[in-house]
Amino acid sequence: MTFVKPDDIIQLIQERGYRLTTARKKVIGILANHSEFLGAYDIHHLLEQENTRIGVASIYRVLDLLKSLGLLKSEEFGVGGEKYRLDNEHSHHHHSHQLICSQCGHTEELLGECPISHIADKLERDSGYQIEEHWLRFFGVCPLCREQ
Amino acid sequence: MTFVKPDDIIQLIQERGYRLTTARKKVIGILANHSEFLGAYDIHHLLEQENTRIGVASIYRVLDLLKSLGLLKSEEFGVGGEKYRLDNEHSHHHHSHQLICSQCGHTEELLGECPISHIADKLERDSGYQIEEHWLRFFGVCPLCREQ
DNA sequence: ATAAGTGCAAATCGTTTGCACACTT
DNA sequence: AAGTGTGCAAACGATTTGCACTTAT
Repeated sequence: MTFVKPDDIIQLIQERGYRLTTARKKVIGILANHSEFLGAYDIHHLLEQENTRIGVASIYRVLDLLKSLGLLKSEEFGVGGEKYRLDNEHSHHHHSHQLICSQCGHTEELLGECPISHIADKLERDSGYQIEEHWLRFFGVCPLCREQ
Repeated sequence: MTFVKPDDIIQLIQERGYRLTTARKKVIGILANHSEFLGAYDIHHLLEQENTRIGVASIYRVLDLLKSLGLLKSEEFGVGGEKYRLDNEHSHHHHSHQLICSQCGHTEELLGECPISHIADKLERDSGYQIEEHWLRFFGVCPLCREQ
């Protein structure tokens, strides 16, 4: 369940000179125990269930801190705002490659060698952007949907 | 510059029994002249520059209509809300390549040779999917945001 | 002790909605 | 004439910010 150990994060926070507060410990605790993506209010509700009351504003601030430490992966899932998950893969350039059926929505992760990294390197030099991540998504009709 | 002819859209709108109003004509006009993705407020500002005042609410309503007619492609680029672009290419392997600043949300279309088409071809053979489209998106920090 | 961090409420941003009025058909 | 579509302002949900207060160092 736990991807990243709360203690490691807490240590990093202290090493960097940030204070170790209840809000930070609690939010990290929740994130460490959930492998799914959670929204700020999800975290807020989960904390309420533990009888801990941390203001949403502070939750956002903890999330920002973790993001700035590179410990958090966030995504937008269409509706309901941004969602967050701990992510210890410090490997700087994240990527996600998918093959998605445009009819039934079935999604496959494409594994194996990343065919984009050299393009990213060139782009980084050419554009002046510091590239952190890329997505490559193919949309098409899967064999099953093609039959019909 | 123009991907989809405004007249075709206008015709479709009338065929479907929707009324042909100034707001609809103007918004379609803007979209037809811009190949980039535009947000509702981008459209609003562009219209102001033409001395046309259409309420944002109406712009959203026109966008919803076009979306329901399948003429609009919309995407979320992390910051600044949803962005829209006309899109009539109902068939052939369509692609979109972008470089997006993860801080300010600035988006650039990457033009030139498609570096993915051969990957798509191979994937089509290997997977049995009939690939119609792909996106390649690079996220990073743009030179301006890096300065700060 | 002192600065960093918090809670709260107000502010903001993108988007939606209710309603009276305007315009296409 | 009838009813669709509009503008406006208020409502909304997610996120941010200002400020006085608390707490970790």
